[in-house]
Amino acid sequence: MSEVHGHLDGMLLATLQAGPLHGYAIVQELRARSDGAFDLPEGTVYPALHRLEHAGLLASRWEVVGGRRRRVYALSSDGRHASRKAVARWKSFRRAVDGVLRLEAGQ
Amino acid sequence: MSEVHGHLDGMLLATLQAGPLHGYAIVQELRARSDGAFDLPEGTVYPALHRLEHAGLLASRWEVVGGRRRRVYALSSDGRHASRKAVARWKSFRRAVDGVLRLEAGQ
DNA sequence: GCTTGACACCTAGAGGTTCTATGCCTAGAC
DNA sequence: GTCTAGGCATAGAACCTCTAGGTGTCAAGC
Repeated sequence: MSEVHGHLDGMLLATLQAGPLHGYAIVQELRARSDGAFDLPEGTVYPALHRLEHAGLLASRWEVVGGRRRRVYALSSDGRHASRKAVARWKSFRRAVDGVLRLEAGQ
Repeated sequence: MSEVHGHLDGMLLATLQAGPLHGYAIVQELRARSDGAFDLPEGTVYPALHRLEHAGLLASRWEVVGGRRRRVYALSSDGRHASRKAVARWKSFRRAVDGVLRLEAGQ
């Protein structure tokens, strides 16, 4: 069963709103921000980043730090817009599920 | 893109916690509880109900009302347990995504 | 009598997303 | 020398949801 349930793209965009990051750092940031809940395999994150870049929401450049190469991703202006929309979409999804489960906002 | 993002099973179980319902009524109840957000096609809901019954979480019986036949679903005791677990899983998922998106509980 | 819309069920298969599994490479510590 | 962490990548399986069709009843309007 999937762990991120179709919200990966939005979370990637939101994570990059704080500034550019390379893939491996994004994985760590997702783990940290989710308090360990999202410990995503690289095979999940890298293809998603490629997809988002291909869609024009991210731009990447190669960087070499300490002999290691990294691909650093940053939001494009379309990506910034998509990020805001993803947050709005999440809020409305959250409200809808909460409604079905008969939950109020704070549990 | 999918609308329910992997939370359909939990929502179906939660909906049936209020009492037995037939498939078509479940679709309407999901729409009502989500304030119109989840207007699910029958091709989504019926197979999911079959899956849950096959997994032993639901039990069904046929009913005829006004010349129309209905299949009425009810939670099994495993289903009640699964329903509680699904709600807990949703809460932790919600908290994790909120964390990644830098949202507090009330937006 | 016919048509339309709501009620009520069903399945096959396409499509998309995410995970598993695997491979390659560097740097630093032991 | 070997291990761990850092860093990237792809192929394919598995799973879920939707699209797109199909069947049939009943009540209301024309």
